[in-house]
Amino acid sequence: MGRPPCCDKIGVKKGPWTPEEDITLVSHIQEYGPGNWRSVPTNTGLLRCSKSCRLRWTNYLRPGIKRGNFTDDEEKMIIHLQALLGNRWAAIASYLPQRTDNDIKNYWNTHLKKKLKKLEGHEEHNQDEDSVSKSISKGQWERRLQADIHWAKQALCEALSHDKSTNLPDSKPFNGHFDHTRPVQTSTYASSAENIARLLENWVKKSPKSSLSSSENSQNTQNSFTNTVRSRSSPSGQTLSAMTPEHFESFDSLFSFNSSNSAASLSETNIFQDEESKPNMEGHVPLSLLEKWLFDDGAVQGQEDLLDMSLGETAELF
DNA sequence: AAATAATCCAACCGCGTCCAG
DNA sequence: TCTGGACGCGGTTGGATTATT
Repeated sequence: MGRPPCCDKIGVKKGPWTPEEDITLVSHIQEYGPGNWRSVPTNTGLLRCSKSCRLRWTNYLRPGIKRGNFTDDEEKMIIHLQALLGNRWAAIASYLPQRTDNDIKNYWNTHLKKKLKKLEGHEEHNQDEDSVSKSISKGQWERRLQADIHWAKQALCEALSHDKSTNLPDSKPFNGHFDHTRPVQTSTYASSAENIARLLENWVKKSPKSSLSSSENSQNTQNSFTNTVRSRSSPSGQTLSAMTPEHFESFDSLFSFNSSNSAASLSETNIFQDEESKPNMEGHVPLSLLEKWLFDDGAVQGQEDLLDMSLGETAELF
């Protein structure tokens, strides 16, 4: 008995997502939260399979995603983690909370592989005592990183078992890696709106009829997006007639936040905060550095600290 | 300016794992 | 313990874009 397809292949749309579909999906998730993907296409009327919806959300629309422009530190971290963990992109992504596994995988395949190949080729010519000492220090940082990871896991396990009633969303026992599909950092719907705004911006830019000036402030731009979306059909020829007033309402609300201060938009209490955002830390034991790194919005600083601790020795590679 | 090659990356596919019943 | 549904993961594809000839 074969495995049934995840969705009925007939009438299922494939290929790039349109802004309308994104808005529909985000509106639905805003209301019901992420998860139960099976029901998403039925409930939203999207002609997409559940997998496609989940993927779109995790890799593109999810709040808190940083795209493109990998920093040197991130690059180093990916390289080291890849050496340590292999092609376990989800595990690697769990140490870079703002990046998706897909993004990291793509970046590895398109940039880092080549870069490393070059470096290896270069180093083959310069194999001397120096390379011996480098390999030693590489072993050291690997051990340190492993120790760090082990320590972080332990700390998190303890934190989780210490107070099961303190409302970590989904207080499952720690299973060895951090679930990046449930971002632990503070997330807001606004961040998701930023993703959509960005997406719409690209969409509008691509449109020959667009007359948006780049000097317009973001609020105006956002309003323009709203109006643009409202007033015309998409490039794919689809109209927005299928969009309900509720969609537009939530779409409007997407842009009503102050994008320069997403922290302030926390007041915009919503489903994400219940489902997948940073847990209420009141009453928790003080967080250690790594726990902070794992939980905090300010993950970047933590990453830098960790990098300082673990990866410093190999910085000269770059 | 046109043709071709190279590169990028969003999305798909199929398999593995988890978990409720 | 078994089974099947749902979800997650890693590999791969293919269309779009950019660079080169």
